[in-house]
Amino acid sequence: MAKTAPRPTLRDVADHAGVSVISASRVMREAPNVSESLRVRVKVAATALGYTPNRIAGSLRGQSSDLIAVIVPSMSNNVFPDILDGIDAAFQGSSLRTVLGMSRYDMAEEEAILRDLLSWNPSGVIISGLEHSAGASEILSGLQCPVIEVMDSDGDPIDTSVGFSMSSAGHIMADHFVERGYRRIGYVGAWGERPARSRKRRLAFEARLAEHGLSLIDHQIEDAQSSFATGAAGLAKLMSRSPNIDAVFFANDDLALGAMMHCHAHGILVPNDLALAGFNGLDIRDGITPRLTTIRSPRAEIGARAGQIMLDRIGGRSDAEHGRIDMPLSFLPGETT
Amino acid sequence: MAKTAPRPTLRDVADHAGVSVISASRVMREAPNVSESLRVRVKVAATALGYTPNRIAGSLRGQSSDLIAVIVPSMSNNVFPDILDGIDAAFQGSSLRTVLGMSRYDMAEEEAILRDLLSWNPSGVIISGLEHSAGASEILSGLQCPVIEVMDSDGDPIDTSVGFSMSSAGHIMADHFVERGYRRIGYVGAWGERPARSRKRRLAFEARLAEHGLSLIDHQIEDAQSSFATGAAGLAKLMSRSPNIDAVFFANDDLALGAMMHCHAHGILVPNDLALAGFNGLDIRDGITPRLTTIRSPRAEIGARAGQIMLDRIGGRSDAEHGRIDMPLSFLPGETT
DNA sequence: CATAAAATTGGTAACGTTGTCAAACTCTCA
DNA sequence: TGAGAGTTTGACAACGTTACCAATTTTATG
Repeated sequence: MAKTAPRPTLRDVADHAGVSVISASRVMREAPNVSESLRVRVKVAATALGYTPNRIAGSLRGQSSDLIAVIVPSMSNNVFPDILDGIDAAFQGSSLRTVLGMSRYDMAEEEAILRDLLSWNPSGVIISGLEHSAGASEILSGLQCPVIEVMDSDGDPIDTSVGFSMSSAGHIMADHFVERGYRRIGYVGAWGERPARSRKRRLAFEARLAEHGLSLIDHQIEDAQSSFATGAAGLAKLMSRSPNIDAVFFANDDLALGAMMHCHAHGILVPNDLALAGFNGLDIRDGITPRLTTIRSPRAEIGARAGQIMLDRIGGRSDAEHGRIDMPLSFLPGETT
Repeated sequence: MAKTAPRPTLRDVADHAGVSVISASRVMREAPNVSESLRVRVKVAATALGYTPNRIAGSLRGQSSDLIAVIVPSMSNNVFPDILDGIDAAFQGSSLRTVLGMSRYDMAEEEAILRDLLSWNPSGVIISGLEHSAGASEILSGLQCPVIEVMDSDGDPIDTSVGFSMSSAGHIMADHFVERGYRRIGYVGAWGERPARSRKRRLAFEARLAEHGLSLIDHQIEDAQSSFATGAAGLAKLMSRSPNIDAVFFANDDLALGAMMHCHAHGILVPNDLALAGFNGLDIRDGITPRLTTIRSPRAEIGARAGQIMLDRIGGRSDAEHGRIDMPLSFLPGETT
């Protein structure tokens, strides 16, 4: 029956403490020039009433919202949860909050979500990748708040980017394949190479092979989402078209591991008959024999760094970083190449 | 030089279209009783000015924010990204937005984050688990908005819960172990059994073994986070204490797979020398031989269902679900038991 | 054609907070 | 003891939107 009491406001706290609203406000946000006695009185009143500030109201007046729009393609990717974890670790203890948007690997969707999230007046935007729709790019360029593009670092950021080099990844693996003596090299990707990151990696891989006087014999880009099954299917198609292939680079570890299963099931010896390499350096790799050759992408580090830069920028720190920040990759040699 | 123009407001749109602010507001939020001509005029003006609504202001006046606070322990868990994906899928096309909080498996932290997120006046709360600190429980109970507790379903929800039964999981595996003839059974957990879910599973497992006239010979709860390494370490300790053990149930697939590696490395034959079973039913399982016996938890389904219920409740649908919703588990027999 | 009913538009006042400025009070030091 | 500086407190207005109600126009009805 009892109509639940509406949430107490600063007005209630002020009345309860016998001070003005603005003084209560000053106490709550630890503003300077408040006497100890007033501070205590307000704190007591706030606790007594169970006051919680209304950040919506504060944001409206104060213009800055402490909300950070984070836009990633999906959570089922193995990559973006790590990024989010890193961001959250950096935001730990600050007042910054993540508002999440997922683009489903679709640029139009990304733009729509960006517009929607901007209506929350975020204090910053963290978005994945350097490639966006024309509309999204224009919006991002016009933004007053920090815009940090994560994951990718071979291109020019709108404001600041934290990522790793897809070209470098392609080069590392091409060099490794050549060094190990493979000559008939293939590639398997997924998701129609959306986002563009994986394509960049493949093109860099091809280019480096070309520098070594080799060419990519064949490549198979599946439409389906990355998974073990997709990797297996991709490899099967590749091998039926180009049976003499001796090494395959995959867009990610999931595909490569799926392909490894396929080989195992079909009596193809890895690496003797066929060498396989992945990308990302997921923990799973540790559980599977032979251990996959791959390249570790610094996912949590990217998130943490992006989060820290966001904090610095919003805190107005003059030494906050800008521009392109390249995080190192580590080559993880395994027993599959 | 050019001071960037401030974001256009409804006032600007209204002036540009030659109508009142409130009319512009009505057009923007598709309210009824607006003539076609006025609608068009306002839309044109809005597009011309590049107007984006300010939801902060709208939320302040309108009281409801369309922000949904989602609190999970971590993203590196393999489980929660799937839940978030499910939630996002449900919110797709609606105006609901996820504001994220991570509790780091700490109830005090969870309570702090809950308080913080509430200051954003969320229209709903999705939080993981049925166990919370006394303070958090009190806050959640007092909330006017829908509160959906996800993952767990053996306990009473504050408002509504969507999850699966830990007891049921424990029972399924106990029955399976007994049926397969194992008698000297152990258990390995991690993270000090935070959150309490895994403990519930273990206790139900023990209880069911007792019904079969068996007892859990030994269990080893590691302090470290779940990982392959933790699983291997846990199993090693368990076996050094109780070398005659013949089957082990693990708190999750990661631990079980790590243990499997350990067996492989130490010449322990699975399942002949030792049977292993996990929990969760991660995709990884498909890539590893012998295939792990486990139980699939309906993670994305839980997220999607919770998101849908949230939508229904906020939309005021009278048939929106309430109370405890139990999602089915599927037993996935493998070759490790 | 008059009148009631419905549809359309606008004015005003909030929502809860904080920036700006001014007033009051306290303290220091000549 | 009084001027000047510093500290503490408060009043007011504003952030951009929408709820509520009133005014106006259009449409339907007898």
